[in-house]
Amino acid sequence: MSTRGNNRREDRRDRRRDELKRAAIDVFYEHGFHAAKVSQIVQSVGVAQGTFYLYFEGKQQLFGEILSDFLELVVTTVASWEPGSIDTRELLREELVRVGMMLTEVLLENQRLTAIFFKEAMAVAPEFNETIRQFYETLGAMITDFNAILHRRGLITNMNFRILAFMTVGMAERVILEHVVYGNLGDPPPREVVEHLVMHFLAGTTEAIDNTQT
Amino acid sequence: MSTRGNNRREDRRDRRRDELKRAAIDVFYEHGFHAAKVSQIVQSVGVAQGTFYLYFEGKQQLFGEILSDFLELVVTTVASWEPGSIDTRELLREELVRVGMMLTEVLLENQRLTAIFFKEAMAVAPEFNETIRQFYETLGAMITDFNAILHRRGLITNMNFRILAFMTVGMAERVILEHVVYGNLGDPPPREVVEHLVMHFLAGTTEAIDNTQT
Amino acid sequence: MSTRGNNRREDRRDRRRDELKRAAIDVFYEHGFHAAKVSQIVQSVGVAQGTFYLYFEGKQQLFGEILSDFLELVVTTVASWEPGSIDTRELLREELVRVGMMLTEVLLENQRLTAIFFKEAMAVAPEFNETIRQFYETLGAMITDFNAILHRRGLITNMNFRILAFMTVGMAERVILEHVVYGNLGDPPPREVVEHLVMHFLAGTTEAIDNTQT
Amino acid sequence: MSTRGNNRREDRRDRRRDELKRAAIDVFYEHGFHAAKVSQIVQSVGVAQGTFYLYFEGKQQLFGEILSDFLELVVTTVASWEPGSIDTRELLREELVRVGMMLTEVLLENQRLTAIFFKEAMAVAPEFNETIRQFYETLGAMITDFNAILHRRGLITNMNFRILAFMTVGMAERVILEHVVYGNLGDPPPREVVEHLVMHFLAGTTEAIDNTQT
DNA sequence: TATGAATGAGCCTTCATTCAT
DNA sequence: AATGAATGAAGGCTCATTCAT
Repeated sequence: MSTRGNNRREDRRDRRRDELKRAAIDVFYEHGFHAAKVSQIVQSVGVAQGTFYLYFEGKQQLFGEILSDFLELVVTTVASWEPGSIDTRELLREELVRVGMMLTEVLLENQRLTAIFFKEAMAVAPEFNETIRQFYETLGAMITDFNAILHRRGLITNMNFRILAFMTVGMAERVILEHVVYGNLGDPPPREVVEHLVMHFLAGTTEAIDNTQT
Repeated sequence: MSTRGNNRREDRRDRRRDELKRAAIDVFYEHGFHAAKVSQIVQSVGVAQGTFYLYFEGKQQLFGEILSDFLELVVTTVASWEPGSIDTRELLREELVRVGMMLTEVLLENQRLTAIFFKEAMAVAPEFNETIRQFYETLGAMITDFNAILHRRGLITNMNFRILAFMTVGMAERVILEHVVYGNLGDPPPREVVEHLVMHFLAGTTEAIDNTQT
Repeated sequence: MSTRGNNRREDRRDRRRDELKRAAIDVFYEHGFHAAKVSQIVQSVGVAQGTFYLYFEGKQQLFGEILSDFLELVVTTVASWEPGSIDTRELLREELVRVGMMLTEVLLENQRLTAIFFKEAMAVAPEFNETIRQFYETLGAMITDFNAILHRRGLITNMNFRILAFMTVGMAERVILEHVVYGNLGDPPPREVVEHLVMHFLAGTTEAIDNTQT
Repeated sequence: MSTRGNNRREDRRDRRRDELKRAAIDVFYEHGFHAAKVSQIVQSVGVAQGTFYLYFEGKQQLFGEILSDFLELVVTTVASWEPGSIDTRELLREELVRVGMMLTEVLLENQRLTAIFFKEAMAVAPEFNETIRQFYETLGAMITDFNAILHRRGLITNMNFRILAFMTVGMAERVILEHVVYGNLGDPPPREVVEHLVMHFLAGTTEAIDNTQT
């Protein structure tokens, strides 16, 4: 059946594409986007220079794709969070840890991708800056909304939820960078790291802090 | 007097150097390091291409200098903090706000520099990655120590101080990025932003949190 | 019958060849030889890239064939002229108009081919220059001979018949280019254009001109 | 005086530019635009590859400049014609010969330029096609107007002056091509060639032809 | 016959850096 | 100290052609 043949061909095509993309991630990771050469990528896969351009429009377009892959990874994971039925701080804590662990695991599995995102993405080309800004904006807005919901349910205290959102984002990303990308936090199991983050988030949002403010 | 003559000459030299460096910051800020051209820098100062090399070894070396300037700015400011006499949480809070405000002001005054640091620095060349890693390591270690001291004084609860340190760093830098670089936090006065950060830090480190954990 | 089968196969083969050649003419016409891509040609026929090379040795060889087709077209048409029985200027005029009309019609029917010849042919490859030079040389020599014959019959006056031949060629080809290729001569019917050409040729070759010269 | 220094520098700059342009003409002439390599051009001048780009934006822009040079050469020469005081056919003849000789001389002096124009110009890039079409349109319109004027003065008979104009252009350019570019007209002195052209033009435009038309 | 993925040579162009003046 | 013309290495990308299936 020709369909089968086509499927086979498609499969082969996809496999080659992935191979090249993975090689590119390695090269970008090792040398950075600007120092990365297409010749290095194809060489490490063992195909000719021209083959690269059968699968990607060019070096920059490929980077864009890699970036998108990463962002989708993160968004998909984070969006799996559902504040729906959460109505106690204990449930909230559990849920935050669950999502935090998922994210940590996903990023650990894609360590190079994560590193490229944090180190290179803003410095490749203006158009990607825009993409990334939008990503952070979306993330920030999403978390801001979550915070507002949690507040309405009496789970967190009142504060500037947008600032809170970006504090949370920053907290998480620096810890991710040090832990996932550089392995620079000693060797606590990931769960301990995530629990610290969640604890800190929760503690920083209890009513108790109102006393401190006065 | 020859000394005076030399001084004059030195002054002129320094002034030109600064002029070029400032122009470079603008160009790096606008186009990013890799897209920035030496020709743009010299053009905006109005000197010839060759003149650039009388003052700097090259584009990358200049970037290194700019990076150092920024790091020194931050280190100097942060290092002005002295946990010495702090013995109550209220004093701690005040002191943290003071330092936070200083840092915020310094970075606001050097907004372009700050932007370049966060967006470009990791993607220029491997050697700068090293510099920056060391900077973060130093910063992390310093804050870890501070945290330990504060704990010993009964001002904060027991936890993994290193994770706490990087959480704090991340919290601060993301908020700085959004606030100082992108003006993306609405327009709360800087003080409000800083106070939120400090509040959150303090709340996240009180004994009270132990209850939540149980 | 195997003969029949072979014929069928031959037919199919020829049909496909022609299809490709026609597509090539369109692409050469639209983009010019150098900007024309083999991929565009095969795509417009709906066959695979490799198929192209089953029918032609390559892009340049195909161009050569197209060029030959055009030259043959012209030569065949022009060669249909027979000064044989012409013995009055009126007959000469009629015959010239007849041939001119035939040529005009043939070129109008092959407008793209004509355009490609005039615009591209000399700039494809040195070997084609040679072909074209020979074509013009043949054409020039032929017309020179015709002129000599006409002169011997007292139909045209004495002059440098070779210069006259190329004047005639040039007159015709520029008018063809403007009329056939660019439609740039307003919309006189082709016959008017041809009659102008013939008139001019004849007038420029009567004895009468001797008076003017004096 | 700095002015002098600048002049010197300008001179040197212009000289180098011309050197490169002349080399380019040779290379374009010899290999055609598409086969011509920038490396060949710079090599023949003895400068580095990059130097080329100090003087020209690129290979194609340079071609555009060469083309403009040629067109200007022709236009300037042709435009030197002034039908102003011409009121007899003899004067007309003399004036046409004069302009024809000027053009011939100019083109002979720029033989390679002329060859490039006729062989390559239409096949380099679409934008140049436009330029050239406009050139011919201008030329055609100019000559059409001249013809109308000459007719009003009773110097030439009535006919389609636009067709006549393009016939004249074609006559001239083919003869130029054969004579100037290929030296293919035997070795009559240029004057003889020009006089043939003029004679033919004049004869083809006398009242006498009206008889032929009837 | 047909396919289309793979090839790989080759060229234009950029731009940091140098150096003679 | 300043100039700016010259350098030349380096790499992304194209596309006609091949060949295993």
